[in-house]
Amino acid sequence: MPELPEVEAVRGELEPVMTGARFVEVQVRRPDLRAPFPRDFRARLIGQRVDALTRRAKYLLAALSSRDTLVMHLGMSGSFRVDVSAGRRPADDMVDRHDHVVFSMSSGAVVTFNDPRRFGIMELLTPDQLARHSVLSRLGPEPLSSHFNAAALARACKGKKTTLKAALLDQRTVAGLGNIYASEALHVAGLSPLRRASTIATPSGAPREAAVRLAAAIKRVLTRAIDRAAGRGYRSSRFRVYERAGEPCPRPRCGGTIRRRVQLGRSTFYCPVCQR
DNA sequence: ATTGAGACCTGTCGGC
DNA sequence: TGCCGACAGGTCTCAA
Repeated sequence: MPELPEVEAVRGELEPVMTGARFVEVQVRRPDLRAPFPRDFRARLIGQRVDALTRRAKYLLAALSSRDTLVMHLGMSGSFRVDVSAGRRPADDMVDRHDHVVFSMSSGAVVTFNDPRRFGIMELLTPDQLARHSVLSRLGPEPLSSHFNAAALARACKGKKTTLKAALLDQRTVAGLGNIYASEALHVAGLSPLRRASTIATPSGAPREAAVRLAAAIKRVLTRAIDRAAGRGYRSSRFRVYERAGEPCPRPRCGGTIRRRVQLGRSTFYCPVCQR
C-alpha cells in the first residue's frame, strides 16, 4: 500500500489521536514482524506521552516524552485502524488475525497495526540509536522539501551506472518514492526508466535539463497524490501509466502505447514513445 | 562501493 | 470447485 503520500495520509489520521496522548496499554499479538520487537517494548511505551508524530520517507516517527522514538514502517501491506469508541479493549470480533500491535491511548483511541505480509517494522530507538540508524541516517532528502531540487538529484545520480528507475527507488537518492510514483514521475518528466541515471548530470554532477524536469515531476506527482490520499482511500484513483499496459499514452498527441517491463524484479510502466 | 538477484510472507486473481 | 503460478504500493542480505 504505502509510498510517501499514503504514509503521510496515515500520519494525518494518527496525529490527532496520538500526539499529546499517552500509551495506556500496549498489546503485541505477534512479535515477528520484519524485525523482532525489543523485549521491553511494552514496558518502555506504557506511560509515555507522544510529543510529536512525524514522517520521514516511508517511516512514521513518534517522539516520546522518554526521549525514545517509536519507529514504524508499513512495509507492503501494513495499515493502521483507529477506533475511538472501542473502550479499553477491542471486542473479540473486532480483531483480525493480522492485527499485530494494539495501542490504547489516553485520548480514548485504540490504534491497531494490521499487516498481513508482516514486512512492516516497529522499533523503539534511543536518541543515540536514532542518530546512528543504518537506514534512517542515510536517507536522501525529503522530495517536497527545499533540500530536494535538480541540483541535489543530479548530484545523487552522478556517475551512477544503474537505470533512472533504480536510482529513484534507492531511498538514498530521494526518500519516499516507491514503485508507483517512480513510474509516474518518469512519465511526467518524459524520461525513460531504462536510461542511465548518470545521464541527467554532467560529469561534474551539475544538473542537466532532464534533472530539472525530473525533480519538478517528482514534486508534482507527490503533491497531487498527497492531496488525493488525504481525502479518500489510497487506491481510489488510477494512475497515468502504472498498471496501464496496453493502453494509449495519456500525453496529448503522443500516440504511444504503455508498456510493462520488469526492472529489479518489479513492474515498470512507461511509454516508449515519449519517454527517452 | 555499487549493483542485481533472491529472500522475506500472505493474499488475490486469472487460467486450466 | 480446486489447484497453480504470477503478482502485489518495500526493504534487507548476499555475492559478484
